[in-house]
Amino acid sequence: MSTLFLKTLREDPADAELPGHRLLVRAGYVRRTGSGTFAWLPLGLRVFRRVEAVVREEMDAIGAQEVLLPALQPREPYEVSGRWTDYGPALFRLKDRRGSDHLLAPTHEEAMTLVVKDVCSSYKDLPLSLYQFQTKFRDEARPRGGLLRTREFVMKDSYSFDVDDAGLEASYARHRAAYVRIFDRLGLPVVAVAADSGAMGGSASEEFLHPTPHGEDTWVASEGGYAANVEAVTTLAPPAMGDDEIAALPAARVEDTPDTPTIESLVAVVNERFPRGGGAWTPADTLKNVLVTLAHPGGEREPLVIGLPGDRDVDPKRLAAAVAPAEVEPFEAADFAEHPALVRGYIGPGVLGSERASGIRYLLDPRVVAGTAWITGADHAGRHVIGLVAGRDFPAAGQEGCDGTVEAATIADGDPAPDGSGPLSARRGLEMGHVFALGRLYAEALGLKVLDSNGKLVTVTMGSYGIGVARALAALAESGADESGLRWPRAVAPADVHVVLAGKDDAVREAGETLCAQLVAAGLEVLYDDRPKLSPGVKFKDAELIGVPTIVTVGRGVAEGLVEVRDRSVGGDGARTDVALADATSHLRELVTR
RNA sequence: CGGGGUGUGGCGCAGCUUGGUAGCGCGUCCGCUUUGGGAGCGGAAGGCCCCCGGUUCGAAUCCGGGUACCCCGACCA
Repeated sequence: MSTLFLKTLREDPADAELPGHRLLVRAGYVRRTGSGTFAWLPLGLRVFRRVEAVVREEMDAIGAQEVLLPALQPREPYEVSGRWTDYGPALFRLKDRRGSDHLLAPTHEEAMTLVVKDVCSSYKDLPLSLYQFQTKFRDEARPRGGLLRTREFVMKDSYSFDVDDAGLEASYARHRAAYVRIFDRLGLPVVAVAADSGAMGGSASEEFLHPTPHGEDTWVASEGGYAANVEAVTTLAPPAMGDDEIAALPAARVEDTPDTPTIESLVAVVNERFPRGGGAWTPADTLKNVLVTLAHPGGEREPLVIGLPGDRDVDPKRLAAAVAPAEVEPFEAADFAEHPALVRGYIGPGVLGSERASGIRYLLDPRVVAGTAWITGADHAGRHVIGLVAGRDFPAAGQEGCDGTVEAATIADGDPAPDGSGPLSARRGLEMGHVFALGRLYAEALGLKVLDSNGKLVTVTMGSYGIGVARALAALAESGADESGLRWPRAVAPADVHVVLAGKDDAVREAGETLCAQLVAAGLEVLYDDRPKLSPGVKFKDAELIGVPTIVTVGRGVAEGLVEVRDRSVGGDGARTDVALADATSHLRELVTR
């Protein structure tokens, strides 16, 4: 360490918030160089390489082959796939000297598809899985959490290519299993949750979330084993009524309900003036119609109304996922002016829908099935309609005339899981990996076809699978850290053993040098603190900060032929043991390989 | 993109309200002492006070405009 490019900091950096990020900077693993960009220093890079190595081994183990594609990509393939516009402002675009458009790839579906198209022409070339560790560029609106969200980051991204759905299913399963092994080896707890496949239209998609309060994703789980990102949760709709039953329901009636622009005021007034037998009206009896504007990637703006039970709000993330790649923007006062059929605060299904007065697309929450009766706007100021029945008075979810359903309502703790496995509860998580059965979208767009065994051209079906290396490292730093510093799992620690030289005697130094030489000869990676003229306390503090799981102190014990071995591994007992210098190498080797 | 905050030696900060030419701690360098839990004493180096403009005899400090970074939110197949 006397020559290592390393400077530990005694104080926390001012620009770091999360404990793990602070420690990574303090311990000299990384330095921030700009917003969302980081320099990797020697210790950090060693951990980085070891995380990579684990991922690489598991990729190789499922037969995936490593390649490396350029980060710099021409516009055209991304134009063909639609992502040149769909990716929006997060895409780094640039021009070369001839003025032609390029991008710094945010992921490599297009590029990888084209490489395979270039090389493969027969079903005999498949199945095929390719992967790379490549720097991705995303011009994030706001980088955050140190290494958790950066604008430039290395991702292991792999892509599978198969002739048929069964092949894709098998490739997906292999990748999924590899991911489980990777996170297991890294010592990083994760849960696989159903993810939104959104605009990409893929069939299966799962995220590996590391449960942590710092996570940016919200996911829900049931006792019975259902787990999903909130964006992907589907609503358990009540059964629809038959036409006969619906016909027997009381007719809808319009009533005066002045000064009831909000759900709360409406419920209060209705309970006072129009009480019903069998319990008071609640917000869940109302149908709330929320107005938004969709900004489509092409620049087109479209008003949209979402109809959902009044006890729910629109969850911005769920809605965004549901309408992607369009972006959701507020519905402004000016927009009301353009749509006179809309009576602010009293909008109802009477005017909503692309075939009705407003002409505005009207998407319903899946709960609004045929036979459900609602209190909702009567499209006149100060009036609501009571007992408006879906499927009789307006098209119910899923019926002809309905513009469609949308999964945009908030998920509440206690909501039933869609598979009937019990009530849901919400948690936070950090996306560590994503496996995605893409299907034929990219292959179709870019013309990736092979001849099948009958000599017919078929479009290849694909999967894509990603793991962020630095994010995994950051999550490990976060989860392992204690009050005195970092603690790395052995699989990725920057060294196997940290040898601290505590003493100025020649005998101590000699013992330290000999021990290090033996450890290296035994195949261990050693971080050796031979810094002279430093008080022992500084070295001990630094060793704890750096977080190598085993710390060996060579100092005053040398006179009796002893060194102190200290355990600082995650889940370890923190024990300090005196070990005979003569046995130290074999003892440590056993400890490390165990 | 909305809201909040911060830019002062390498790092962490004070000074700004009330203008007078910059200070503390850590780190760094030299010397002596010290060496098992962030050592002591003495000496030293190191700053375009984010940038541009304005007010003023005089601006780190007041005013205007930029810009960078951090946090919350929006955003983020």
